[in-house]
Amino acid sequence: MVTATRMTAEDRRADVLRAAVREFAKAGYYGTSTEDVARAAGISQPYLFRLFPTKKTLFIELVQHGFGRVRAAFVTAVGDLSGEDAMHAMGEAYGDLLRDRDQLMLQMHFYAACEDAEIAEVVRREFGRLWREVVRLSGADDDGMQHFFAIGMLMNVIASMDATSHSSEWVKACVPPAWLTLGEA
Amino acid sequence: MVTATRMTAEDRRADVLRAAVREFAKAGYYGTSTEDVARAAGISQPYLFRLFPTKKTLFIELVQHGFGRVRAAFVTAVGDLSGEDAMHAMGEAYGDLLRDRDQLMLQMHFYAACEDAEIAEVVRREFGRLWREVVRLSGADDDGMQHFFAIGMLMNVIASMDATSHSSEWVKACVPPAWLTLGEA
DNA sequence: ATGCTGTGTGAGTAATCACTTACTTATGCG
DNA sequence: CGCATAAGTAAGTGATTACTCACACAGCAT
Repeated sequence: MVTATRMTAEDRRADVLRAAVREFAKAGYYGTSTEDVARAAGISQPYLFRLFPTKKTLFIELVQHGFGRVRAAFVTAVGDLSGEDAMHAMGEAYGDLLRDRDQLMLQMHFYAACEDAEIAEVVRREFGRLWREVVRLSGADDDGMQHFFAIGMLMNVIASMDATSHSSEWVKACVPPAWLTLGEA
Repeated sequence: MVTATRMTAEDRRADVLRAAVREFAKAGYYGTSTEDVARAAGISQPYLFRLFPTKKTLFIELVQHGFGRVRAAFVTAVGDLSGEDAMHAMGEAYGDLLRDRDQLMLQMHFYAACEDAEIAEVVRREFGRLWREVVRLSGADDDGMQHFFAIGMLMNVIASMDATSHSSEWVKACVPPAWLTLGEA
C-alpha cells in the first residue's frame, strides 16, 4: 500500500491518540484491540507498536491526555473568574465535556481499569492534579470541593447509562437541578 | 474427570454467579473469559454455556444480582429507622459494601459496559429500582437523594483507584474520616 | 435390569489477540 | 546524484477467544 504523504512520528502519535480516544471509549482497555486503534488511525498495526511500545503504555498516555483535556477545559472556562463564579463556570464546562460521549465513556473506562496497578497509579496522580487545579481556580473549601466532584461523578454515571435519553421519574429528580446548580456548594 | 457430587442446575447456577462476581470484578465484561469463570466455579466451560446461553446473559444476570445485593444491604441496615436516621444507616451500609473490593469494581464495570445497549438497559432499570428503594426507605426529597447518590458515586471512584491506601492531601479533604480505613479492610 | 432424564465433559471450531521479524520506500542533506 | 535515516508495512508468531458437538455417566422410576 502506497502512503500519500508521510508525517513526523510526533504528528502521527497525536493522530493515534485522537483515534485511540474514539476506539477505547467504546469498550475500554480490554475490549479494544490494537488493530482497532491502528485502523482508526490509518496506520498499520506494526507501526502502532513502534510509536507505543505496548498497548498499556498507549492507554496510560490516553489517561494523561484525557485528564489534561478536563483541566484545560476548566482553565478556559474560569478565565479570570474566582470563587463561586469560577465553580459555576467549571460546572457548566463539565456538562459540556460530558456531551462528548467518547470523553465520558473514556473516563469511566479509566476508573474501571484501575484493577491494574500501573494504570491505577496514573489515574490517582491525574485525579489529584485535577483536584488541586480546581482548588487553585475556585479556592473552595473541603466541603465545596467534595460536593463539586461528587456531583460530577454522579453525572458521569447518569450519562454513561444514557439515562437522560430514557427519561424516567427518578432521572428528572436527579439531573436537571444538578446540571444547573452544579457549582454551588 | 470424576465429579464428587452432582448438584441441581439451580444450585450450580448460584455457584457460578458467586464465582462470576470474583472473576468479572477483576477485568470487567471484555477482560474476563468464560473459561476464567468456569474454572473459578469448578465446572467445565461447555457446562457454563448450558447454564447461561451466552457470556452476555451471564453478565446481565450479574448486574441484577449485584444491584440486588445493594438493595438488600440497605433494607437490612435501615431496619425500622426512617428519615435522616435511615439515610445515615444506608450511608454506613454502603461504606461496608465498598470494603468488598469485588462488589465495588463490579459496579464500576457495570457502568463501563453501558456502551452495549442491552447491558445499559438493565443497568438503568436496576439503578432506578435502587433509587426508588432509597426514596421509600428514607423519604428524602430530590436534593437529599441527589446528595446521597452523588457522594456514593464519588466514593466508588475513590475506592476504585484505591486512593485511600495511597493517602495524599486531596484524599483526606475529600473522604469522610470514617472512610479512611477503607483500604485496610 | 433397563431405560430415561438431567448433570457434566473432552476435544474441537474459526476468529482474534498482543506483539515480532524482516522488509520496503520516502525524504532531507552532502 | 548518492546515501543515511526515519516512516511505514506484509506476513507472520503462539496463545486465547466465545461457543459447539458428540458423548459419558449418576440417579431414579418402573
